Amino acid sequence: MHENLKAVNRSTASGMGRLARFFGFSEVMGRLYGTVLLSPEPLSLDDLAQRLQISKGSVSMNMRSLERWGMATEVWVRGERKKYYKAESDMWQVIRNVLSSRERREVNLALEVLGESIEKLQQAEGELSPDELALAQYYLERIADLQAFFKFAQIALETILGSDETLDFEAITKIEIR
Amino acid sequence: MHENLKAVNRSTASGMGRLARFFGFSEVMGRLYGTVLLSPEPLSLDDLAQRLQISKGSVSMNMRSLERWGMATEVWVRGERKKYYKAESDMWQVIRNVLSSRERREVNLALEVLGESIEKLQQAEGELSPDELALAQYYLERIADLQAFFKFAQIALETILGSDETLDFEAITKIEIR
DNA sequence: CCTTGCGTTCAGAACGTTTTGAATGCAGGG
DNA sequence: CCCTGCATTCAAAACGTTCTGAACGCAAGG
Repeated sequence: MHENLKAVNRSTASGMGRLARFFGFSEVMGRLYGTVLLSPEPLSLDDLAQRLQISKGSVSMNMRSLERWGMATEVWVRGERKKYYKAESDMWQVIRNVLSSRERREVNLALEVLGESIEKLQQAEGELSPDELALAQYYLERIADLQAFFKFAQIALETILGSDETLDFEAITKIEIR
Repeated sequence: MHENLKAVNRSTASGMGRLARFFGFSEVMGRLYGTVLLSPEPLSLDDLAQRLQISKGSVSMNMRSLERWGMATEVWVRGERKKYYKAESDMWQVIRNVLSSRERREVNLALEVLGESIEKLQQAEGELSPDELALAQYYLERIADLQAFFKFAQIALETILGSDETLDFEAITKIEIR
């Protein structure tokens, strides 16, 4: 194969690996995704192990991860007993998968914890010394800030997830904050 | 101190720790930030080491990290030789610090790499067999998708960073994608 | 100029995560 | 109903990261 094609393949794989790390996934997952993404034909576990020079066990586990995140899907090739994978190439879909399961949970959890904190502070109000009362007041201010931040994140998330259609990135010209 | 105040303190610290992990920082950094954030008085390294039950060495290093990210600042207390820290409590400022240094670099790097890939493919065009040409075409399509995604991210980032004033989260009612 | 009290550094330990490869399980073809 | 070829699992090892505590450096006050 032409050297440039190989080079593009490599840099895409490692770029996806980097991106994966950035989003809190394992680097191998990203490299696998990048490799499958650039293959017109579905790839088997052995193909992937060989291309990335990692053990088949690792490939097996990481590809199942990718599948669970909706970033790759199994493909049956008739007459073959191997498992073949192809990448979900719709980036928007991938983003939505991640946002809607992982990030949404995270934001909601944070908001719950903050709500509980506020309750605890209000509930304790009657039992506090003057000093403690001032401290509680201070806590409430800080926590209100945090709450505002997470509510902002929540609204942003829901707005993005709320737009049902598969969006074309090219068509998005601007995010407006007002 | 009242039990509820302590509980709020603890859960805020661990919540910030979790958030820090989520954003790719160390958990200790987050816990330190949460602790300083909920203290009306600046805290010394010893205070922090004692409150979080970690070594002074670790506190020293992690607080300097927080300082570099603009999440905490040193405070001089007259007549004291200790270093005291207070938290940057303006969340918006903190977010902007992180976005503008770390995330922006990441996005720009990705776009550079993708641009180089496209160049390599175009440059090789003349030297390819028919099969390779088809493959190169396939690569170009995939890479164009990735490029669109990162451009989207870039625009989103610059839009957020472009709004100069310190924004009040409460005032932000909606992100509109159009 | 010595002492004291602090922050910083860093080598080594502890810890968690990821990888490997061998064992196992499983399904389809002969 | 066995055999073969594959995927999966998992314990052990490799690896990287983070934490610790002792040693060090530095500055200020006596």
